Amino acid sequence: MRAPTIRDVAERAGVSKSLVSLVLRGSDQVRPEKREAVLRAARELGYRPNAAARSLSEQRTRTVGVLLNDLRNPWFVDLLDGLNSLLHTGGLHMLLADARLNRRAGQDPADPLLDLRVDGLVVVGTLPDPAALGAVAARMPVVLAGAREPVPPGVDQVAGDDEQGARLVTEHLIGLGHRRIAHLAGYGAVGELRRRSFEATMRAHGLAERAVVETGDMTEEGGYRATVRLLSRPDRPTAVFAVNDITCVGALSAAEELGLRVPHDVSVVGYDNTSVSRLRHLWLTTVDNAGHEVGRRAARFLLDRFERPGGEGRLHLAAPTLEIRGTTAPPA
Amino acid sequence: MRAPTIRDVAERAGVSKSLVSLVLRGSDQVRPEKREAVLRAARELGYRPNAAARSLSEQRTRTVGVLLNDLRNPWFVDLLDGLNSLLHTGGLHMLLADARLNRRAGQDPADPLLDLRVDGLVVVGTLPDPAALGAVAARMPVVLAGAREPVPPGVDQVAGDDEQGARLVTEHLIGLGHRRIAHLAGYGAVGELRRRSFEATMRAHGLAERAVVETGDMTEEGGYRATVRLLSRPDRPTAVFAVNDITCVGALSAAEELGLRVPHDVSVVGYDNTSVSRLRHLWLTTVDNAGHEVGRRAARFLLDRFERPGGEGRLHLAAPTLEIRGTTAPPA
DNA sequence: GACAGGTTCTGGAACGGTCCAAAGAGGGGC
DNA sequence: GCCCCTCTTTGGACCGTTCCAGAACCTGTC
Repeated sequence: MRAPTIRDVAERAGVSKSLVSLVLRGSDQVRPEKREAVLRAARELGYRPNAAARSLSEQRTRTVGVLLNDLRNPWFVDLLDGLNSLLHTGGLHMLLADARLNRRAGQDPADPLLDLRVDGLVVVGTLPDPAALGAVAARMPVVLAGAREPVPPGVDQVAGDDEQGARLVTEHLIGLGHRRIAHLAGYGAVGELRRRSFEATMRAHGLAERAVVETGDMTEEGGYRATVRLLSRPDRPTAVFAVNDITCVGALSAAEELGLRVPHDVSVVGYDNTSVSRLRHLWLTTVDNAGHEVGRRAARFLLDRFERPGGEGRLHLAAPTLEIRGTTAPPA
Repeated sequence: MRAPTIRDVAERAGVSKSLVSLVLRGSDQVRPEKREAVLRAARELGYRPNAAARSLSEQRTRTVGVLLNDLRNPWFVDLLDGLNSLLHTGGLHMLLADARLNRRAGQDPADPLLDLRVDGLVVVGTLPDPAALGAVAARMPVVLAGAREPVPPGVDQVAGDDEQGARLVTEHLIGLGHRRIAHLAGYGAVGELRRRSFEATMRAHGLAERAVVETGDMTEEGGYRATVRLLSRPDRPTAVFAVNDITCVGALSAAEELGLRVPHDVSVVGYDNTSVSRLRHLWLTTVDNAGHEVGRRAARFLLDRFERPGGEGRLHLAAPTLEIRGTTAPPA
């Protein structure tokens, strides 16, 4: 019971395999009755083209690899969604690989993707080995999505605009009347950008010396500890802007434990609009990173490069939006 | 700058392509110095075998498709982790497809995987079209992981033991001294199993008529509303066992809003041990579904079937464990 | 009826591997 | 020196497509 091949279809339809190939690829140089016969035969046999054979012959796989660094990171999903929607209309498949899973198994996480000869690569989140990426980029289009890092030449980059996001948050808090505002900073390029923008915005409003920055490790625990320190100060801030939602949840716990009511006594804001922030129990004010738009744009860049290879690496920053929920209010 | 082929390696090493193939597939029928020469040539050229060509020739892809129904469902990740670890040692790759993403784009979500001629299929979570699955199962090994549904013949099934999990929770609560216990039920096969087991355990402890069941929709909102109803009753339960963590978070909000302290006034328990349950702010007592073990077992089943095709579909239930955290205590 | 020019169709050579039958090399026994 | 046997190595068929050059078939013109 082998799967039917293009030859089986040809035989059944009484034509050559070349004609079948022509029909299936939508050529208009075929007489309608032959086309019908071929399509009917294909349908009756349940024919599915063999992707391996096609890839071998066409020298491309119509598949792009997506390298995630951790499937647990929930905001990737929106990005994948956007990515997929556009790739699909381009007739391309997505092949997911989790770098964390593969790294544990040894080897470069991109290896399986490269062995399968993907036509392009989307690296989501922090990139693995920058040197290795450069070598890959020389062979195929590569887009870095959802991260801000120095990239090898010729690599496109798409991410949320962290500076704008941090500005939105800070101005929201200032607009509510807060003056003494703290930032729970993170690390990495993203953490840096958010912190800088927070500081710049405070400065722009003449609040430079009311700004406080505590550095955490982007975990709930870190957010908790940093907030305990912050809120125990004599001149405690009336608002806390956390580098991400999870840190913000830590801040929330800390405030609660110190007997402060959110948002009455202290406002807190997260970043990323994760599902956690949408729990009505927490209902965090946060920033939506426009993951879907980031994904779409990454796909766009990739499709562009398939058509016109080469050229400089481009950078696109998607505009984030502020999600005002229940953890921010004017100071008491 | 084409990628080097096996012929390039052969030429550089001064041997035939057959010998290169032999060496690369680890044959021991090769003189050591030739082996060395081949490996050196391959290394120098940066040769990577072309997966498409190999698949075509071998008539197998060394790839198994994993069909998820929603990447957002966090407990899949542990399962994938377990799956991947075992598949990897078998020299197999994992190809992820999100049914939700693909369904939106039209067509059967498994189509892309079938076109790529995966050697086997793991369906994670609720299965798509059961009829279609039967047709697939006739052609390749199929395992359903993490769901309890009637499956076509010859399909293996692996899942957490929901009956045991629900029993663990119920006995934990009874052991703490609770008597009037409510269950926030869900739907589907899993919801059914958990509810039935809750009822059976209550009955086994002579508490049949102290058991209350409210049916929700497995969302936070549903959990919230059902809990408000429950806790407003004159004979309100002292413990609530929710069908999943997210429902449990809704229950937590409801209790808090009604001025009841958890776990002092009311204990609540979730199910799934999701990352949400581990937030120290919530710190839910819950059930760990042994996702990693489920994944490993699914891989085991698949590998078995590659070696010995055919035979009855098997069922394996992984033993869940109770994660006792901060939301359960003896009744006041 | 031959011919030109267009439209349809076909055979066969890729693509890059695997695998098998058979050739070649080397060694031992007579 | 020849034969036989084992261990290595090789050529070539094959996997299922695409694609190109050219064959076959029309249709209309002179």
